[in-house]
Amino acid sequence: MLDHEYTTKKVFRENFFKDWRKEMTRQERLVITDLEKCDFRELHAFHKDKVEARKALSKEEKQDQKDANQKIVDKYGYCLLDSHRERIGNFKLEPPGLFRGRGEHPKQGMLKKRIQPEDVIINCSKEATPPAPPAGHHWKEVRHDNTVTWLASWTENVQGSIKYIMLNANSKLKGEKDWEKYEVARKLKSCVDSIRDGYLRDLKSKQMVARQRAVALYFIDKLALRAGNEKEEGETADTVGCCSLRVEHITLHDELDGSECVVEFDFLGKDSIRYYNKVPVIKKVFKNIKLFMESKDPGDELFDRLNTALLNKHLSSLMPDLTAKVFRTYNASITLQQQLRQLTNKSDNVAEKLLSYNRANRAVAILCNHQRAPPKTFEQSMANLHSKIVARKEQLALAKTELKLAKKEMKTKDGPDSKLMVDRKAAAVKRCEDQLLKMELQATDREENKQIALGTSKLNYLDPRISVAWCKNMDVPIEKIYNKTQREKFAWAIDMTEADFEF
DNA sequence: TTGTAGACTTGGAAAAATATTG
DNA sequence: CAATATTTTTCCAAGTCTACAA
Repeated sequence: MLDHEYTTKKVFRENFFKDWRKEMTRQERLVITDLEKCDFRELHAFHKDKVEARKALSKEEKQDQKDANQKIVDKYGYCLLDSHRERIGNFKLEPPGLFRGRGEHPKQGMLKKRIQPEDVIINCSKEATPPAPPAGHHWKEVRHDNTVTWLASWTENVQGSIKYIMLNANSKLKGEKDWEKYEVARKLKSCVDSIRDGYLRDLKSKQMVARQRAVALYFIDKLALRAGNEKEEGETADTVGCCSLRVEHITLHDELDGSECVVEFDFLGKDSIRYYNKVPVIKKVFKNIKLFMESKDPGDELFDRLNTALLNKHLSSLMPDLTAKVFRTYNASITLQQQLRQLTNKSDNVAEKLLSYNRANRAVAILCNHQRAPPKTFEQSMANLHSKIVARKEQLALAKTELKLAKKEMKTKDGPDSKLMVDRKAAAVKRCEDQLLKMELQATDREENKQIALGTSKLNYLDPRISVAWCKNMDVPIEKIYNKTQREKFAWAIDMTEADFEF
């Protein structure tokens, strides 16, 4: 923790010291008055040594550790739901530590306290025997609420929010909800045209609310922006979504880079990830935004008459279960389907098809603004890959000359042995070519993926049935696109999807 | 009608596990 | 086999949205 950048931040240090002092004895409080004078290096080294010691364990000792951990998972990692044994997602409660938060969080550095049994609510069926609290302790409460899915909960002290113990993504319960989510998004597909007509019409409405709602919807639909709930000031980092956009977050250009009516977005979204985009919009939208911005300060809300509740209420009147985030799911999934159709050829080999799949996935990640910090080892790993490619090219050249030589020999000698030799050399050339192609595709993929995070869209936005159907159509094994965990999570889709599935 | 607690999904970083390489 | 690179898992914060109370 000491070597992390956030320990140098003023807010972090102040919050930490304030909370630390609360934990001190009177004596300690008298002595420890200035964080600048505190030297934590010994403590830091102690923890580092511990990590090192664990790394240095022998093979057997590591196996013992692993077995012991597995026993804990076997014992505590499962629950019984409707008499089915289901894996729990997070069966360990969160240990104490210093709250970090993301971006410029006003509470960073605060002490996250240890959870006591007295803080924990257990939720189980009436018939079940609740787990016994640790000796000498009691639970905060044992309740039997079958309208919620959580098994245990506690209130976290930094934000005052409730934390839950819930089921793993591969559980029947989560799988069904996932399926429902995508079915709602598919329903949107069938009425999205009329909804689009509707908000385009509303751009000219007499009512300001309707106009603002229309422009917000235009953004949400076209740019896959999040809804943007209002947040309590000073409690969290200053981030926004669509409805909470402020005047300072957009710049209008009547003309930019050869396009007319360009809106330039620059704001911090969820997790303080920057959203930067220059988008040509239709004239009516552009004029409306100009109107909304009139006589406002940079810090004022762009959509001053609108909030997410209002927006979602309107959406639910257009289609049952329709909310702002359904547009993200719908646009993500439909984009994947379109891109896969556009980019993949049945005649490509598997490596080429996988590059196309990743590119389609990437198009979605870009739409949803899923970014990552470039891996620290990116340049190095790229260089390694390129040198491997060079080496393989040399090997290929060598294999080719050997093949030529063998062919020549076959002409002069013409025996079964020399024929065999030619076949063998030809196979070597083929193998080499395949490997080279695969590496080159891998290099392209990695380069394009430098700052893009594919995981979130793959896990949360892309209807897995699109991918399963694609695999079937393209003769790509499902293991090539989903690892074991992902296959478990998407088991419902893998089981039920035929090659002709259409989102 | 509005505000808020509560429940659940979404999100990237970091740690841990595993695969690859020298 | 150890060191290193890559993939998978864990972690927990931060969103969305609903239900319910005032």
